[in-house]
Amino acid sequence: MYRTNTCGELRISDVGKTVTLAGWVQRIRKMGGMSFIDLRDRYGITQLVVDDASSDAVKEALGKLGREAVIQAVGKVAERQSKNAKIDTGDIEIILSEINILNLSATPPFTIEDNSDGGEELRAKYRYLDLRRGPLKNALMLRHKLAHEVRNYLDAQGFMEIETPYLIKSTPEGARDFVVPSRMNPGEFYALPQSPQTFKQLLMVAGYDRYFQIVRCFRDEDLRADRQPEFTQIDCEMSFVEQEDVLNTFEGMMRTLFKNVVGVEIANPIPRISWYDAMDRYGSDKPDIRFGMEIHEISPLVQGHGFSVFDSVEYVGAIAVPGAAEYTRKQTDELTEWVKRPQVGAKGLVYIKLNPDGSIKSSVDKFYTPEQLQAVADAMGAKTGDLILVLCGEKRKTQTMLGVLRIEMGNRLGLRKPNEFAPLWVVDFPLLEWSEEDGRFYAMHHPFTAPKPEHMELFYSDRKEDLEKVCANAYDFVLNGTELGGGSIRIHQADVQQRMFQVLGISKEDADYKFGFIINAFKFGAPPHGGLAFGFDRVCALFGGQETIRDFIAFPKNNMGRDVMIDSPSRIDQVQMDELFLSSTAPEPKE
RNA sequence: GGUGCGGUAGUUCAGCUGGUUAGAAUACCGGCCUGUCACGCCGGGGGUCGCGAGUUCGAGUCUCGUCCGCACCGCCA
Repeated sequence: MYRTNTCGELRISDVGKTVTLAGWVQRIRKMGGMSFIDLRDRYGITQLVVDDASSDAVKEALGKLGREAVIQAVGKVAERQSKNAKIDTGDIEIILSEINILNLSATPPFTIEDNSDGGEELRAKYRYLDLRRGPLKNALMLRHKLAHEVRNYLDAQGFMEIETPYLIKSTPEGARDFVVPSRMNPGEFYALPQSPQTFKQLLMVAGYDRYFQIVRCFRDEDLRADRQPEFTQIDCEMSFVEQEDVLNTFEGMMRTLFKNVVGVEIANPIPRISWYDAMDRYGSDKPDIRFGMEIHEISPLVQGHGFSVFDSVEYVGAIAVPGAAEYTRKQTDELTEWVKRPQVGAKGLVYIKLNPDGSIKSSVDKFYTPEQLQAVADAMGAKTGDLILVLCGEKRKTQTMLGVLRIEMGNRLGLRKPNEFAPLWVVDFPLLEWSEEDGRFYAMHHPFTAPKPEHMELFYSDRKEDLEKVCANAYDFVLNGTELGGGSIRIHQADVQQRMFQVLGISKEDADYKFGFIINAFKFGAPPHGGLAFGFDRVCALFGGQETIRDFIAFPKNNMGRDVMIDSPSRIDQVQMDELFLSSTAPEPKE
């Protein structure tokens, strides 16, 4: 037996016991006649003591030790003379009678401490060392705990976890597929799933009316702090349900996670907002509702007064920033520059200051009387001391910019409190999205999403305007401005599905080629069904209070989709290429 | 595909308008130290200034190119 205890469990009540610990040397403090070793494993740190009374063998072993050496330590638990309140085992120490060096370590390239001196790149290269550090250990423990709670909850609700294949068929609708060549089928390729969407629907046809899976998904798109090429979803599907049933089930899941993992009670019920309201009021389909500062359309109040900038546009909208009337000219100029950056894309910014003394000062005083500006303020519910910020242009674009500005002002004013959790269901999404570029409709969610039953007539209309109005039985779970999950009630009738492909401009042949198996399956008694999927990595990051999901994945990829530790992707040799009938026109690898 | 920031000791960084032998902290090695817990003190070794070209009497510093990292835009049904 290598150890009797872990490095995190011994307490004052264990004093007098002879124990054996095993772990990594965190640090050695040599004081001359006596030395201390901090021994670390994933459970904690325990202090070991070597002094003059120690055996020669122990003293000799001590001399050979360096940081991160793996040792087995035998000794007696003793109460410490001076305790350390910073660690759980700080009341005790082990008086060593034996040290067995199990393995020495090279000097690590960065310090294995909570606040490491290593940069990101270096830590990525030595991920297995980085994972020894407290913050990453805690992140992975949180992930495990969340996964465990998800399984418990869904199991209790009668869900079965069923695995679906990773080698599937490319369906070039949506994100790019990762593709895998098939040796036994020359010239043909598998695709890795972007989600198990079609398989879970087939499981519904098969009668497994409550399915879930914590499953890896793959998308070959450019990456971000919250986007990895392979990521994990909590993927769920239910039969004989309506939207209400799905929302209730997963509202319950999120409530349970918050309660059991971080001890937080979230809103009950979770508020709902239609996609249209979300866009109009927050300029985003994933609003952060921890603070107000809602967007108001003020076009009718400001158009027709001779200010050509406002008169020439479709939409004028504004937000009232609480208590910001005291912003100086320099600050409003800086804000103007901020909204003009390409990331926001506004042409300019109009402001109206509701000064504490009751006066009104704006950047458009030439065109409007104080009474007219006051009317704008009143219509928005803005108060004395507020700063009204106005943008104008095309409706949805301007709303989106106001949404970005709203979030920025929320950040600047500290209104986005990290310890506050404001969940929200966004519902009633448009079913279709018109692409001006391609001159066709795309499914806003995916092509299996069902139109709302009351919109079925519109769905069969040939007029573009009608089709744009069709709402989907789709829903997103949003928390603090982050989309954590989404789903829909699916189409289960073959004729409706065919109509969907028709609207999307997918020919019958094309549909058969890409989705023939599911169209066919739906002929054999497909039950009404629907589901959703949560981005598990994002859920973890959010519970862990981080923006980036990378630390919640044991072995993540970098910005370029590379694993710098194993140095992948990499070239394969000619034999492998030939075997797979691949030829390459790729340039030589970069030095 | 694009924008911004960064690349100097094992590591994290400083290094001004171009100018002697490129510094600090930490880590590492050696010595001293019996209650430390970021121990302390003394000493030591350690540099292709990402790479390539250019400007210059002279480049870590300026210019161009290139590679790498991070963040963002496009993209992500």
